[in-house]
Amino acid sequence: MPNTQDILAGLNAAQQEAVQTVEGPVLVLAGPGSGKTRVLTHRVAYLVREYGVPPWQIMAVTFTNKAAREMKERLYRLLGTEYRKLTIGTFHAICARILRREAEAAHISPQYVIYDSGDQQSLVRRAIRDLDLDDKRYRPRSILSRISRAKNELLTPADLPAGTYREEVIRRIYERYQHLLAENNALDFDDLLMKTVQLFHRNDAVRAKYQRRYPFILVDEWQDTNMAQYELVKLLAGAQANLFVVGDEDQSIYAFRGADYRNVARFRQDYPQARVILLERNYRSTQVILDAANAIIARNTHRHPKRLFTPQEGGPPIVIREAYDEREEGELVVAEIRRLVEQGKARAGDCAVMYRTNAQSRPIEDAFVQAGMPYKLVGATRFYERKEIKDVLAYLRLIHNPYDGIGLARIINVPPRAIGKKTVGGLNRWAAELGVPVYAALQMLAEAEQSGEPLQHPFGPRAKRSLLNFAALLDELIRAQQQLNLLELLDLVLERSGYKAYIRDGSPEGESRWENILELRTAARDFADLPPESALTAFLEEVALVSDVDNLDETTDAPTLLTLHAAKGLEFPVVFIVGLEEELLPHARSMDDPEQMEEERRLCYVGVTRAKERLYLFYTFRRTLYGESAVRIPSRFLEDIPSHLVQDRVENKAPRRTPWDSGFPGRHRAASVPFSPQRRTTNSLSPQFQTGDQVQHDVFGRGTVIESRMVGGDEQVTVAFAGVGVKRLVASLAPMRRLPD
DNA sequence: AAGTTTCTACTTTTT
DNA sequence: GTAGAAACTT
Repeated sequence: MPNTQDILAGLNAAQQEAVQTVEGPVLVLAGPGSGKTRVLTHRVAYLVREYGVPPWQIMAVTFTNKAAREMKERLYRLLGTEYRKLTIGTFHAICARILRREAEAAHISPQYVIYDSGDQQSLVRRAIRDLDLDDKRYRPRSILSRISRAKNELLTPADLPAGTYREEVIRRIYERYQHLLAENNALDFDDLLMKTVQLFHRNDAVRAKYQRRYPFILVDEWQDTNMAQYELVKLLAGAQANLFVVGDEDQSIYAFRGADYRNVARFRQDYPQARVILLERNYRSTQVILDAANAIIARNTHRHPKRLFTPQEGGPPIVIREAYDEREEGELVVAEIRRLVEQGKARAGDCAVMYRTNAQSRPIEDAFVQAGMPYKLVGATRFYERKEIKDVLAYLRLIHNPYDGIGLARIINVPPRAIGKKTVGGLNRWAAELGVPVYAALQMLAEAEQSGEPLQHPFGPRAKRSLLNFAALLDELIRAQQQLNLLELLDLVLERSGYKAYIRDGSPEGESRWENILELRTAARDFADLPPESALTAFLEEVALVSDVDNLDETTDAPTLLTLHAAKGLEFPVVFIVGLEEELLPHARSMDDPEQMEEERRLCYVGVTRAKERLYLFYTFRRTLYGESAVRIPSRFLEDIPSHLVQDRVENKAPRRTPWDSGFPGRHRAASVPFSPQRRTTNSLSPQFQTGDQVQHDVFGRGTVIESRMVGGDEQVTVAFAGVGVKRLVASLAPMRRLPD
């Protein structure tokens, strides 16, 4: 086991100071790659080993499960199994646990379920409809973000301004929304924080209990905290305030979620006695990359100046390059990765491609697919957002808490069991009239049926039968919960609900959905040994609070594609940032607000500082966005990079194409177009297929061409395939040939 | 009740 | 261009 010497060994002076300043508030301003995780973990180890703090008195808070896991792993290496006594977790997970334990004092049911953003949106929509409002004037999305912002600032409906009619309406929707949450025994993400803060405010005994329990608190990514989180930490730290926070204003990129980098400055005001430690020495990137990063971020005004440095002078110059369009951009990325790998300069897995919006991944993926090169995609459709996963989880959620109306609405007719819109609407209205949750209404229906007592209800005999069957299914599953472990329960759900048969319809998509469910089953296996009731609670909590960036697979040697946001906290030897264009990075939505513009700049800074050795910055001459192709302007951020850091531009050899010869996409430089056996060369502007042609497709079989037209240089063919249906294909990509007449 | 067409909006998204 | 929801058919 490491002793004190080892704990401090290899740390620079600033890092050592941070580790050893044990008492009172400490603010560490840590630039990218400055070893902040190291400081955090070594400080914990130091507290335990050298300062004799019992591990269970230490709480370390992170934003992501991944960061929490990483911290645990490192602390296992430093402390051995003692690390288990530490409280390490995300804000949300820690709050969820406190609320479960203190449910009574917090005035909530210990059986509460956690609503994710999809559930939240359904609930807001319901609230808007309950109030007979027009959801075109009051868009659920924007209302939800207002509600969320309010909660992040610890504002209840009553605290909200109601100066205008619109504000008044939003306030009422918020009120109704909270009412619905309570009715469903549910908390949303924001509630986890807000209810905990309220609990600590209201209940001195509970607050004192947790203050005593955790005299040492450490918080990572301080610049990403919102009001509620700041307040929570302040309440937990109490007057003693052995509070250690690490952050970097320059890496604050979550303002849109309520994060407020000014919490860094606020900390200095609230704790004027705080020790402030600056970590500027960078252990990640070459000086070339750091100089570029410094130049980009220096233009932000709302920051404390900080200058990253490294003893590693020099490094390969930054490559800035223009592609003709998004398609060529993808090809250039793939070609360059291939070149680096072939020349032994990097492994494929060392490379990352970053972009501002998820929509940009498409053409990049296409390029990888055409080159036959594997890649890893982060984000996009997240595992727990997949329909089949949410459906199955809804069943489990209902078993746990049958009053969860959103879950019930989700699966009452999935798989189809003859309970249509009309019946569902009638059921909801009926339950509302009776003033009971939907599940209770179903039970009343079932009881009346059994006892033969008359009961006023709006259903026809068929609808009633369907509802009774569904109620019986639910009750069977709820009863089964006691005898079965989580795995058996899940299997029973899949069988008895008919979901398994419903999903496995023989189609390849069905199989892949089923595989996702099997993956969920694997996740459930970890909980199978726990006692049935707590297993379900724990499992649902875990899946509600886990995102799947957490499951980024690090073993496969393939490039990673991800948004700039998802890249935070990661590092790669080779980084490509694509789409460095005005209106994309910086994004069009941020153009007229200087605050948001600064955030765009920070986002760019975060991307650049992910690179260890090589950095490529790409933009296009023209790009198709929302189906509209337009000429682009290179990003203003590119102008901020001193030219001596940039490799001399290699001009495209092909003649500069002009925006108006749109039928001639710039992808004819043979070298950059990887050979693909199924690719048909389309260098003519004339279509290869015409209406009535008979074709043979490798997957869909024989078909007849219905229509063919040129769309931006691609031939788009609509074909009716026998027994398959009508498909729209791109002639140059589809494995399809014309049959002789 | 289920399938089909039309409308609409569209960053980022740690939990 | 496209996904998701609502409106409209069958």
